[in-house]
Amino acid sequence: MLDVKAGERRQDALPIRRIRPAYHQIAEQIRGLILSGTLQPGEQLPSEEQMSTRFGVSRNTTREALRMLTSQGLVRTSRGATGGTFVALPDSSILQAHIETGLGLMSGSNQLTREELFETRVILEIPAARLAAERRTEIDIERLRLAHRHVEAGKAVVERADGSVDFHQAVLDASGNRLLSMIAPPVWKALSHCAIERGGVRHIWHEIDADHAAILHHIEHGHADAAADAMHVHLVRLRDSAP
Amino acid sequence: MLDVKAGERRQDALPIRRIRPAYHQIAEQIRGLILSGTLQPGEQLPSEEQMSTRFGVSRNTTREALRMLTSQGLVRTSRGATGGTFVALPDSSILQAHIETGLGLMSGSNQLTREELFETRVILEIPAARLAAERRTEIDIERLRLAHRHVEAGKAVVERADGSVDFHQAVLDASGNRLLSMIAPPVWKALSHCAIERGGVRHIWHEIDADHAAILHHIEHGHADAAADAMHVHLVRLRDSAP
DNA sequence: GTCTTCCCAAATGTCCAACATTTGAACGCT
DNA sequence: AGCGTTCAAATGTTGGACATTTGGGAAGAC
Repeated sequence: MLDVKAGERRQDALPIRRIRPAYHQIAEQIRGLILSGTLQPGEQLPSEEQMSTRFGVSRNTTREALRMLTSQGLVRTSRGATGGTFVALPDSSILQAHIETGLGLMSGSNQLTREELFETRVILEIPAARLAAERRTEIDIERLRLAHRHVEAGKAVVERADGSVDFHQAVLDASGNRLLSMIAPPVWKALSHCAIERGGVRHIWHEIDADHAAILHHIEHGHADAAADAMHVHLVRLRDSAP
Repeated sequence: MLDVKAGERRQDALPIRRIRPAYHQIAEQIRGLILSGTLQPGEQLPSEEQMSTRFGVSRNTTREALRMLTSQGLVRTSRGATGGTFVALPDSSILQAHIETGLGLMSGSNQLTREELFETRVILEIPAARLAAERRTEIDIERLRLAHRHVEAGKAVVERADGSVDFHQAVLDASGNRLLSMIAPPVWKALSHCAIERGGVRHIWHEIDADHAAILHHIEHGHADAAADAMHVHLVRLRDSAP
């Protein structure tokens, strides 16, 4: 035991870093400049030619670094006379896409169970309903009504599913917490990938509509606790209807 | 106005997709294969030479596609005789890093306020404390005790801050929900970037220790509601102590 | 003067052919 | 069996060249 510890100590003591490819180091440098705010959103980076000269590498290497940054949503490139590489404006959809990918991967490899995903959904959406009841604006109410009617009117399974997503998204947005609005949808997506057999939901359409109506009603009238309870009932129903 | 709308309609109607670079298309294809499970984690992809031949592009273009995938954490490359490109094993730390980057960017550009971040922290950690009280194992308790003692013994600000993170992470892990354990830390990181002035915490060290002790006590004894309440009190104190 | 058209320059996208480097495995030697 | 050497396969890197996309500006028509 002690020998192992000594061995680890020695490795830790040696100040050698794993050699990283040039493109990786360059990407890290630029990434740091963007995250620290040295490079502001919208700002144009030097041309690939100029950057290559500055970093002392070939243009291909620079490009590989830029590809890493583009796929991280940190920069954006465009061609043509006014083209170039620009620091990207922060965009929630990119973050959502990354979360969605990650959750899909982890649930696919059983590092995340359906139960954990659903539990997190409950944890996020019940407070969201409560906050929505406290903060909703007239516009939020209108959007909730629209989404609710759209779900009710839906004939096909996919119509109702899409509408239901709209309704729940409207609740999140009405909560006034944009972070909640961003985190929850990827969890839904991961859950929808989990549940393969989706036929069993049809027979509770009526209950779902009634749940939505109750949630909408309580949010509209500012009944925070009641809205949270109604969302709780609704989510439990959804969970138990799709085993 | 109407002309503009007509113009938009026409653009939407034309079924033309924006031309995307070859490296982008290739990355998307491989990405799809990985997410769909056609390519299993750990599986080796063909060599860059072979892939380039199959896709009908040059090796540079293939490499740019692979750089996008590596930076997304989907593949991993290594050099040498047994080297090559492999489908990466899903890793929560990569997802956490992406979330952390995204939150940092959005809070830096005021698309996410400190209030929203802290509110989300409360929403995540209160149920986590409740679940921890219901599900904690002996190992969880031991870890919580250790972290609590470590915070108490800390002399420097950074010591106590690190220890406190350990304690809260231990609570999350004790909740048994790995998704919660993954989501919360990036929120902390973003918050710590938000709060510049951090000197005002020192004078409530005693209260913080007492809060931790209460949380630990309730989790240990399986008092779910009490644990949730104690966490609530603690988080409110933290929020109000760093304005 | 204004509009249209055409050309051009700057930037990214793509290709090619080579060389450098890394690294495990196979081989041969002791 | 143990150990060093050689080797081959794969990624990393280079330099140059050409293709393609674009907006802007010059030249011309009305």
